[in-house]
Amino acid sequence: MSPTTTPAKSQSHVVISDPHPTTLSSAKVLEPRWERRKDARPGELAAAALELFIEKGFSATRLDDVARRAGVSKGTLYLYFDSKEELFKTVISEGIVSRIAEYEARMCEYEGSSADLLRDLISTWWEQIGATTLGGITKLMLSEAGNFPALAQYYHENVITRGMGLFDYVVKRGIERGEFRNVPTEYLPRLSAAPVVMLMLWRHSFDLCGCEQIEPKEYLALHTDMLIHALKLDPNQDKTSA
Amino acid sequence: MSPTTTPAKSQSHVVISDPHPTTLSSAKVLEPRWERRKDARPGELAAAALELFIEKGFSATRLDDVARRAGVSKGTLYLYFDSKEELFKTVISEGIVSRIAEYEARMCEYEGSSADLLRDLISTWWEQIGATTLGGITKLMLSEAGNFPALAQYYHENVITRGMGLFDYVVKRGIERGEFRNVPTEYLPRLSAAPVVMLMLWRHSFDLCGCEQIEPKEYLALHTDMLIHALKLDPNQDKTSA
DNA sequence: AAAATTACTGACTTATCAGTCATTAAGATA
DNA sequence: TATCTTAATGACTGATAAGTCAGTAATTTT
Repeated sequence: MSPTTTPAKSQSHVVISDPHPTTLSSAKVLEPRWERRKDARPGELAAAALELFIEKGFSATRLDDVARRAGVSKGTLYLYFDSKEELFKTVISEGIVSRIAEYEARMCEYEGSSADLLRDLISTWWEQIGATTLGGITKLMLSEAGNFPALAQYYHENVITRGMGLFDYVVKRGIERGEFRNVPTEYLPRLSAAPVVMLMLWRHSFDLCGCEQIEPKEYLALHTDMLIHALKLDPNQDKTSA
Repeated sequence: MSPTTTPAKSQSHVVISDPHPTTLSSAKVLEPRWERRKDARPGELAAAALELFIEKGFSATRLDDVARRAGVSKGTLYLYFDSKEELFKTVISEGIVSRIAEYEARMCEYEGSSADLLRDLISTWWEQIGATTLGGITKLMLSEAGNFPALAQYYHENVITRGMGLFDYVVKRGIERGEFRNVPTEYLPRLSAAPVVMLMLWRHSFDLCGCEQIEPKEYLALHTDMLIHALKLDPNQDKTSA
């Protein structure tokens, strides 16, 4: 190993960066062993941590691995985060909230039918969150809720409740405008969201280990159709359902 | 605790069997420090482990805690299980499979309407699995699927696939008998099960940390109604849906 | 009652990993 | 080019927890 340098002594910090292994130009560049990228590190570390937390869970994730995946040493990680737990909190708190806020705004301006809005909500959710890394946060938070109750409450208030709120808005809008039949709305948002959430969870669990894959487009299309069908006005009556 | 015995005990096996503490009857009973219960231990250990795995996850659960909850020492745990991983596998593999087999048998004999069968399936599932400790296994397996791919596959084949099979049977039965409209059945079992599974997950995560509770009966009743409504025959047509 | 058996104990060993810090070198400044 | 600042390193420490085993005592057998 290391043909040109490093006699024996595998000592501290003596490793050579093997600039140009074969050519003669070796003395020329000597590209640095590492770069100073103060601004980029936190984001890269958080992204690496998110991936590993989702994959292995909080406890089973080693900070050495997080650091390596982000291309730095563990010491560097501790320059930017005080502890493993703080890193976890950072990772959870980012990302999803802003997407929800965006959609809340978009929804207020919407003019078309409530059925179409529902379709749009579900497909947008999938594209913006479910299909991305953010989708894994749900699984992560679900697994760790018991170990981080305060964080779980934060997540519940800022992500789950507001996410349900989107569905709530659509359903109520549909009923008010006479497009949907008047079902009890208490648990309707949860029911509408459940299949979407399950799909996200699936993708970050059984999907990975060679089990059958789900085709998101088809699955969600069927869900949406079923939902709209279930909300259709009864043609021959106007009494509310049981 | 143990009013008559155990004075201080902190030493290495030197504990004295309590000469004459206060009463005169002391010599009489001298209840043993522990009992030999070879047959009961594995079950008790597995039950304790299940609870803690569900609560904290696999990695975050300490075997000392498992042993203590089962009322034995860690050494005893290792008399009955070779490793933490084996304990985990045992805990996962037991329980649910037999419930599913039971229901498969019951379902074959069923005579009534498919809508009623669907209602029965969902409420039975909830009572037999969801509302019991078994419900937590789902969350556990979901969290740990990435760390135990082989076990995840086993679970997928023996629990998930067969559980979905129950829904599949009902839906196909309904369509064949002309009770339900002819929707594409590929993902219908998943969609029917998703809200039930989500409810189980919820109970073992956010439900615990002071977040809003779900009322299972109402939630499941609405789900069932929505589902049956979505599967109702279209009154004025017999074309299949998109 | 004494001897034999074995379920059970808990201190110990060992490995792992979160968190620290003295040292190093990249890049800015003079 | 030399000097200075500080981002980055990685060997080290201490704590925690999986797994072991010599010893102890509950129960059975004689």
